[in-house]
Amino acid sequence: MASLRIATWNINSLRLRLPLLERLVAALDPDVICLQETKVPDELFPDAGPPALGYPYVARKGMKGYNGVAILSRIPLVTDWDAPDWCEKGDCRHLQVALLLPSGPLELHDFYVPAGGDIPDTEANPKFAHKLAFVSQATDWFAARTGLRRAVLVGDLNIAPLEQDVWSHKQLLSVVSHTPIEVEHMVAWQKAGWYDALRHFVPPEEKLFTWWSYRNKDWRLSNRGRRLDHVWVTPDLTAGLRSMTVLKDARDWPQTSDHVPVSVTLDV
DNA sequence: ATGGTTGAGCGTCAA
Repeated sequence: MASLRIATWNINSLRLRLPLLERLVAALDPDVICLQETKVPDELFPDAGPPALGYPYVARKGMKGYNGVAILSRIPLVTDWDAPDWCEKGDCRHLQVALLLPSGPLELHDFYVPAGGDIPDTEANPKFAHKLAFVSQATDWFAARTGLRRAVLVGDLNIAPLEQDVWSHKQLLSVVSHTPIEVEHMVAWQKAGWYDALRHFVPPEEKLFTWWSYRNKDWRLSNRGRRLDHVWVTPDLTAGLRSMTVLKDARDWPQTSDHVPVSVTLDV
């Protein structure tokens, strides 16, 4: 039985914020770092960065301008997985790897779910339709994998499912990220074999946020946050859950992301 | 009601 710490962060440009990863490592000391919105094509990926930080094993999938995911690891990993091209858009929104732990392989998924645009209507807004279709496809894909175990799913899922996952449930009911249809989709996805590891440590009646908009001058004072970033585990891993950290201090780092890093520690 | 901010990369689009 060994302890494993996995961090997830929507870094909103890897090249711009590579120096901030050093702070993340100092604060959380994770074994694995899952990033979203790296915004860097593979041919421009800063290959020397992760090994210099102590993470020699890297999986990444990027494109020009937007999206992009990466996994930085101290633990050897296998990347030759045939994950679907979600919604057949060629987006770089998902990585699947296996961490080669002494106790055996652990399946790890890093997701960046489409934000969905501004209007919560599938007819008027194709981005919203894409978001729901993406989540539906992911749900079906995992549901088909009956008996999935020893797996962890993290990422910016761009949905805040519980009432206390947003600063005002009533005021956000028609705001993309907290609409009932999105919450339904996310709950169905979870039911396809996942357990909410962050809420394992924080009761549902307590507020829990991982994102604060750039548009609020004093994010801490107004505290208009949402929980858009998630860590899910398969049920067999729940007994091993040890601790969780939402690194709120990161929201005050110089030139930081609007998301903060989250980490979960578990025995595996 | 609608604005507010940030990043990529040079047009605006995406968030």
